[in-house]
Amino acid sequence: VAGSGRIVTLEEVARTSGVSRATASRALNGRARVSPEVRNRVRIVANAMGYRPNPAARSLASGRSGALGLVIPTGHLVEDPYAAHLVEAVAETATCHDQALMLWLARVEPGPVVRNEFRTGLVDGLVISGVGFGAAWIEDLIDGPHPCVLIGRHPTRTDVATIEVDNAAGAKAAVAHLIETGARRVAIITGPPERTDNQDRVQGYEEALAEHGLDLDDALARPGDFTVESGYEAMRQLLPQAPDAVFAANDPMAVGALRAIGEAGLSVPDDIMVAGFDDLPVAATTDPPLTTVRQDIGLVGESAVEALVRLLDDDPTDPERVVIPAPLVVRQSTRSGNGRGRSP
Amino acid sequence: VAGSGRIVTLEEVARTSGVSRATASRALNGRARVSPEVRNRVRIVANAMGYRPNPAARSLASGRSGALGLVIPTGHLVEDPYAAHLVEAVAETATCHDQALMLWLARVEPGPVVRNEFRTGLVDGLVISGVGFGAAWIEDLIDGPHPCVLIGRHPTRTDVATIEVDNAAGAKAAVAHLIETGARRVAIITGPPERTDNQDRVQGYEEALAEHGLDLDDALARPGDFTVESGYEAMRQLLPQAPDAVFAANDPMAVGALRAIGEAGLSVPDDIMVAGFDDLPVAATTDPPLTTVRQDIGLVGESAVEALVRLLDDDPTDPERVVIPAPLVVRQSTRSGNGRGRSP
DNA sequence: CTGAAAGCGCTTACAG
DNA sequence: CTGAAAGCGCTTACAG
Repeated sequence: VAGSGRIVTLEEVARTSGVSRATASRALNGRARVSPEVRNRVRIVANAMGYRPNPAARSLASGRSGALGLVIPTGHLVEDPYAAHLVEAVAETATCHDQALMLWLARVEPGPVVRNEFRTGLVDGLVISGVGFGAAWIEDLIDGPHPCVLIGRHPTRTDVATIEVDNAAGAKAAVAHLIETGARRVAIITGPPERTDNQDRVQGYEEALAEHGLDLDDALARPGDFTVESGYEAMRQLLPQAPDAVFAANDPMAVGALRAIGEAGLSVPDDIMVAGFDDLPVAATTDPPLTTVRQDIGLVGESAVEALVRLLDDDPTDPERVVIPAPLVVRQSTRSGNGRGRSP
Repeated sequence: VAGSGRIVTLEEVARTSGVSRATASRALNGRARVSPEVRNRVRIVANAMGYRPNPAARSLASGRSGALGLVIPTGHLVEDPYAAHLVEAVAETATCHDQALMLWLARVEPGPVVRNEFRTGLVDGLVISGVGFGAAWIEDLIDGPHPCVLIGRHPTRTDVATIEVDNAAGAKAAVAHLIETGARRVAIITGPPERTDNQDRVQGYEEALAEHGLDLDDALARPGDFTVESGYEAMRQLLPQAPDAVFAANDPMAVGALRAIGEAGLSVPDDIMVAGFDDLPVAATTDPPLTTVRQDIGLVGESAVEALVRLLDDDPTDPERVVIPAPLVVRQSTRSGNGRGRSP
């Protein structure tokens, strides 16, 4: 069918079909009305000649490139299942909408060309992961001319479309479960303080305590940074405080906590209950399996792309805010039942 | 500095700077010679006005878009560390070269728009992972107008730049190690027959046997499909043949084999030695840790991008073929030493 | 070193 | 339904 070397332009297709460039364009794009015979003729000719529209030209003329951008300022796809999952979901959904995906995935700050492709032209709109909120070049992107959908709550902007998981409610449910299962000294390992997902989870923890008439105790809170190691360290420092349960603001830190507790010769859940947040694959395979809050990353990515596509088609009505529920998944790292267990 | 809403064009920058569009373009791009004063003036003006070149226009005029495409027809980044690692390496290297990355990652076959972006215009060149060799739309891409770099040996084309790991040599080294450590009945679990990486590993196995004067035995070969489950199944069928070692054509299948052997109450490496291929992170954490052949995926991705950038800059000299060495990593799933062990 | 001009390949009001 | 024309925003020989 198609030849390999030669690049065929719309002009040539039009001439061969005996119509104008305008008509050929319409016949191929199918938006405006063209007579059926002409439409058919042009399509057959285009096919036979191996015509491929030049995306740059189309983009320049129409203002739409057909590509979406995904920005995740992280370098580690392999060790970061969250990022890997998000990329996967966004890529798949974009393909389903016949949109190409421009991926910006790097610890390295990009050079002028790349930065510009994302700010202008090459991409019609952007999905920006919350990991990078605050970095100057990310904020610059949000201010740029393209529609954006943010993943996660932005610390300051409320005027941008956002998809976020219900971190506060999820954390609150997890901590409530710990308390209702008998815990009274519920410790927390927090994540990076500037991250809003962490902030909201901490807030959920505090609310659950308050609603159950328990006081906040600074001695029962230790900061981590969302890594396994930091969870391990934090737990070691918490052990002397004799908590009977600990809520880690994400799963990797919960894994670290589990290890620290095991090394101290204590048992989970009998001596200390542990709950995490994320429901990463690892949560099902720890020993004991981890009670945690599920974050449906696939749904987050899908929703983000869909919100963006809507933004691109209909003019920005008002910025959407989608909140994805975060259900508690109870496994063996906490006791089930309610209130049985160690009673005070 | 920059305003948000208005989009500034080169035309406006030129007018404000009191020069022609051509000169402004030269001043900004820095290729051709422009007087230092003019260059400075234009740059300052452009900056102050918040000018961002329109990539589509630039691409249309210059024929270069500044974006590379990566094609991996797989849907699973999370469960496929190989793909995740490759994406990571390619993304990072592209960013270092100030090239944007268009990612095509999907089981779903893409629609006409996306397919076209990859065939023409929006992307300057392509890195194509071997996973998809054979699929019509992939071959179509290779035939397209853009320079391509293939990852892995293509079954038929030898005229395209290729980065590949030395599968045959790696497999041969692994099997030789099994034999030299005392094995005489060395079984193999093969991968998907159409995949060239599998073919080359099988070839390495056969060569090692031949060089050590051992005969091929069909009863000692079982097909798998690169998944853990298939490795498990294959091993169960091999067990009655009483092999004293097994080479799995990738790590996941080796993991499956390990499990089957364990369930049969046999011990690794004492009863059966096991070797894999890939050196995925999991290889270091199996019980016992897995002897395997290391595939440096990071280097593969980096080399691919660099070969592509070279192809883009210098006109296609002749297609490069880079072969990345694949060293054997000996762990506890095989015995070390040479020839001690079970002697016949 | 600089400018006028042509052109990259398409889309889209505007007339008919 | 169709065509002639303008235009999208840039780059790049070609003259000077």
